[in-house]
Amino acid sequence: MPRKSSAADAPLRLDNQICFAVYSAAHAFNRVYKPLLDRLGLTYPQYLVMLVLWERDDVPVKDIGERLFLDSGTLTPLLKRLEAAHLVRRTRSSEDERQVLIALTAQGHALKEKARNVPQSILAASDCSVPELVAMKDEIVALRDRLNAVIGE
Amino acid sequence: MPRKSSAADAPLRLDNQICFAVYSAAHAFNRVYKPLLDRLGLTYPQYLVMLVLWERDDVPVKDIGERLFLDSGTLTPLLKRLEAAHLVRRTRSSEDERQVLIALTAQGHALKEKARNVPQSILAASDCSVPELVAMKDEIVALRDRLNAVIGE
DNA sequence: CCATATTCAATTGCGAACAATTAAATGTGA
DNA sequence: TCACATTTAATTGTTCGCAATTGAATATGG
Repeated sequence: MPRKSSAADAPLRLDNQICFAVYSAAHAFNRVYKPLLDRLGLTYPQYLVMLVLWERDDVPVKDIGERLFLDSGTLTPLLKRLEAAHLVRRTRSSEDERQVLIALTAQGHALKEKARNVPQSILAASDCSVPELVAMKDEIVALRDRLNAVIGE
Repeated sequence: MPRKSSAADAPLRLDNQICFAVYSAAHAFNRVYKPLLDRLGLTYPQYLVMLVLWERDDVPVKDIGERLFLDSGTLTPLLKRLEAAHLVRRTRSSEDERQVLIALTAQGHALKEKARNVPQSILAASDCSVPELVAMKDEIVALRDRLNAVIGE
């Protein structure tokens, strides 16, 4: 016979999981970004890398990884695709031959101007006031940082 | 010469992006879940599918997809892996031969008991009160739903 | 100075995620 | 009834994401 819904099951119910809220919201953002980023020829993770580089380029892969919480297994092929698209250049550091420095090309710099309208499109899609979004962002970042603190033990 | 940091760049700064907060929080959750789910032999997306099935099984792939915002391109191979792990059975519906119904095996049902301690481990890692987490979850779900509403135009 | 450890990127292999297409089953309108 | 559209999974191909390993460069201790 069918097991009836019990209060003991509440912690396992999908709709009670904050992780699923976050997981599904991330995918929803991805889907909203898709058509906007298609016009720039970027995927969402590539866009994040470009955001980092637009703030400061000529940085080692490791710095990008620490900023985005990604490792070389993700970044190396991604950066090779950005290089193939002529948006970045990858060169071994002369001071430390282990490092690969990532620099923007002229095209990479220029793409920043085409990207300027993206944030406001996202803001419109989120249908939310800026102060509310900032407050949510700060809460989510604080949660993320507490989770990441647990991982390092 | 180096372009100096300008107020006009604020919308493009990584730390101002709520999407990145959500994106990086999702990855942080994944990393916290990893060791817990390894003990169950599940990945995080597989765990989400099991959560759905523990609520109600014998459901078509499409229902699982609507619940999790995933399509058959993701679910078909994932469900085949759960089938290979003897956690679910996949059978064509006799009423509608287009549908594949997903049912839990005895092992699949039994795994629910082993999963009961997972939510409290996550709660501990989040280092946050339940009411605060519930409030955040509701805000994030509301944001996700507004974003998804835009996608359907 | 040398053996050892550490750092860094690249590589390999697996599991998502999704767009686009395919194929089969079912539904609908003339 | 029959042509046509819709629904549903499966498939293919590309891109992440990460664990684990490799190999080269650099740092460190004795």
